Amino acid sequence: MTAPTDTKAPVTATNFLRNAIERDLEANTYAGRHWGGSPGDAAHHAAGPLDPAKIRTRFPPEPNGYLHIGHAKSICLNFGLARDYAGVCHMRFDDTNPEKEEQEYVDAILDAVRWLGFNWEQNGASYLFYASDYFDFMYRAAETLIERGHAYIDEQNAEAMRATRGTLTEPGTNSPWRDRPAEESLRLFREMRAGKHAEGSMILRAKIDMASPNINMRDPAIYRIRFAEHHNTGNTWCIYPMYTFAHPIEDALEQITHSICTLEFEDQRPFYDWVLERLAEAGLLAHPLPHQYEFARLNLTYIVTSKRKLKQLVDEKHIEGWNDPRMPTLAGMRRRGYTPESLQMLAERTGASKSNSWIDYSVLEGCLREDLEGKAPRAMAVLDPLKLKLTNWDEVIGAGRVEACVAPAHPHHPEFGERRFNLTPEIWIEREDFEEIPPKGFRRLYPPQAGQAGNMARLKYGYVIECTGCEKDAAGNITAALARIVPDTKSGTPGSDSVKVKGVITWVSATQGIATEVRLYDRLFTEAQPDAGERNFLDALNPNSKRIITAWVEPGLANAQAEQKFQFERHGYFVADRVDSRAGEPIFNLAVGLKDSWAK
RNA sequence: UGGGGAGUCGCCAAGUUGGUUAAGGCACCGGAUUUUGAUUCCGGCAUUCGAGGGUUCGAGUCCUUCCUCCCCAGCCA
Repeated sequence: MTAPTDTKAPVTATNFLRNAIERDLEANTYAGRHWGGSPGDAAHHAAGPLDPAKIRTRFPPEPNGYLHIGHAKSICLNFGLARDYAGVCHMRFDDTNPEKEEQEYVDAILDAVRWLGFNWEQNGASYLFYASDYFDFMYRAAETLIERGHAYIDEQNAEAMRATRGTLTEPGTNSPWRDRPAEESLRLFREMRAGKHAEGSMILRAKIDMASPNINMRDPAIYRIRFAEHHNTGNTWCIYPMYTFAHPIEDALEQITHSICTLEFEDQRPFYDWVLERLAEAGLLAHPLPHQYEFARLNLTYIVTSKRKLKQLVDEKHIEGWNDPRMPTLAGMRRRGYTPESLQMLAERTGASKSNSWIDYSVLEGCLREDLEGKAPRAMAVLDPLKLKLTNWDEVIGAGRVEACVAPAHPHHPEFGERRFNLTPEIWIEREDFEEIPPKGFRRLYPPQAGQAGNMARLKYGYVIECTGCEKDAAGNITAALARIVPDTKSGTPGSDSVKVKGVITWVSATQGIATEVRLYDRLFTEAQPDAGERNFLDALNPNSKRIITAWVEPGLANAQAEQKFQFERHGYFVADRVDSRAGEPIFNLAVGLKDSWAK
């Protein structure tokens, strides 16, 4: 057996989730589970065959907004774990609050997950579920809890409940309705369902312990009255389960083994287990029960991810929509040029642990560079043009002629093919590639200095040239750089390397290049943690986060397809905007610049 | 001041039941290659694990005291 020669395979770091799964696998904790072919109660699954999935995880967003980079980490974790351990990851909408949820969001979420590279279909089966499809079971579970003395209808209003909940340091006090007979609670609960009671007039509560040091165990609300239309169930229901009650049930019905959520739910776990244990006792759910694990959410600097703030940016038009290339939403990042692979790489690199951390935005940018380096074709573009006149063109090339140039589409991948374009007597170069008085170490163009000849540099894929001077307007502004072609130095011809130069200059023909709109994006905020402390995050908005320029690009780029990515040599990675590009007229977005280790 | 978590290199993050010189990645710093000051390649990068005590032949791993940070008092998720 020979080892595979490909040593680039990423080594996935071990973490507490993988350890837990591996322990469970070894102990056969979930080996005897049955799977009824669809979500269901104990009887439903018992009737099915042994579950072929070794583990089951789930990604359970509420369809009340767009997914962002933080969700990407959760998606990668859940789907990744299922993939690595021969399991299945369910795509589930946690849609238990009709007032906030919309179909538009479920569509966008599905689209984003698919784009990220994951799918919820396996061997012909679909694992796309909706919590709202379990409302019947949840209702039945609630009645069971009432019948068994584990829940009661409380007629206190919200304020009274808050007042009697106690504080972090003081115990709460029992509701006057706490000890009403189960039959009475059951009757009221059924009336609630029948629409006989007003919103807020009563609520179903778990009966646990009003003095619990864990506030979540002080008789949490589990079912409330809401006369609201639900995007999935319409007007079938006027009572809806609370997250704390619904979530463990969703997991159990779907036979989830490892229910992974973020740290803030740690205090919720005792109740999660409480619900499951009670329903299992009643025979509604089968052992082994799902288990909840909490990991630290991804915090990235220079962005905000709170739904409220993202929405505010959109509503107040600080950016141009949920898919603005500066937004940390998956829709925005996609448009910016981020690839699914780069996001997966970030998730991999940052790992999963229980300690809160902040990842610098540059780590994400590094992931994109690394992904695009090997797969983005190269192209030449001049972002800040200065004309360069080749003064000895007629003698060296010939009056009226152009010089054909060939360049590889990728320096390390000949199979990517080649690009062709012409060198002409006048070309565009970057304004910063010419300096009248060169800074120390400057390798590009500068005119003769105190008795020394002008500097030589190579026009990439063309000739070595020698800078001779520049032209200025009346105000003294440089309007063009001047240079002479050094004969016999054409790239790819024998002896072309006889003249050694340190600088290489990218260029675009002034007569054959095409002018195109390029959007130069920078971080949206100027503060690493825009929403830290008391400050208003809008005050940290970067006024220069978007700059629109007209750049000159090599002719072949006219055919760039929407979403196609290129490395503009010496500049960075750019993507043809997937929204605004037109056939033959691409508009490019700066995704991320190249690393620049030349200290300016 | 109740409860639940977390503190290992600049940023992440491994460190099974205590056992030789504390993984790995990113960043950074050298040096080599390079028609991208990119990439690639080689080399370097924690006598120390929040702090102090203690147990032990031996502790990041056990005990103890203390410090710092995060989360919880929605009929949101």
